[in-house]
Amino acid sequence: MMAAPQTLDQTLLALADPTRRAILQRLSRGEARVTEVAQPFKMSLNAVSKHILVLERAKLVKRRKVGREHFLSYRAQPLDAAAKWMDDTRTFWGSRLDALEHLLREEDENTK
Amino acid sequence: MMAAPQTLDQTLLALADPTRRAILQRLSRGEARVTEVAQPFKMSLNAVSKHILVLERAKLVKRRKVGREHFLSYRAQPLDAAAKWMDDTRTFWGSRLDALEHLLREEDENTK
DNA sequence: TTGACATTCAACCAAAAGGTTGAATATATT
DNA sequence: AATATATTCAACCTTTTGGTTGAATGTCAA
Repeated sequence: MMAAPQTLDQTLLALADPTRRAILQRLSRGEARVTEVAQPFKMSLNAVSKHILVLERAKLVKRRKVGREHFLSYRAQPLDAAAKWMDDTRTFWGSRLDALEHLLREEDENTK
Repeated sequence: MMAAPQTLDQTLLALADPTRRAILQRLSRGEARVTEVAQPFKMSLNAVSKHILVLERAKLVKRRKVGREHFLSYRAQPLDAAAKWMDDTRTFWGSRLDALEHLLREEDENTK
């Protein structure tokens, strides 16, 4: 099943920010609380909190509340979907170009 | 070699817009002029021209000028790099989770 | 209960994004 | 030379984004 384009939008938009990608990297090493996630950044806790909200809306992050602490974890599904979209687009190209064209393109790509 | 994070930013930002993704889809079927690319959209030619500039800055589109006509073509490299970043992030997870955890996560993912 | 802690909410601000229209530039056509 | 075509540039507007600070909320700990 193909992801709704709106979802893809949200995913890519969420990923198009280095802070948010860094947050995901952090979470890819395991669950963490909001404060822990925010710690390495120079910006305010509030700013990070907002970034987390964006990631949450995009379903890239899931929140589990325990008392006053919110534990955040990485969710793979949207990234999988985005990767699939990319693969599809790229695969299309691969099958469209004939061998010579493809070779020339690589050539060009490498000497840039 | 790893892409500069700035480049990844540009790539993902460029992709995080349905109009621009549609433009790329169009170009994945072959070269086209600016006017041709703009034709299906409801927005003004100028708006599309701006989108193309964004794609060009992200090196997702290359421009070849012939007289007054500008021929646009799709470039695969940045998408490749973005896909690689995603794969890397995802692969990390894949190798980190043990089989049971992984299974439970999938389970959870599917019943949401 | 008083106070510290974890987190969000709300209001605000500057900068960027995405669109518009109108003018400019360069090339083709007659 | 005059006009039409292809495209960008420039100015403008509105909405969104990414950040700030200060207050509110809810929970733990003394």
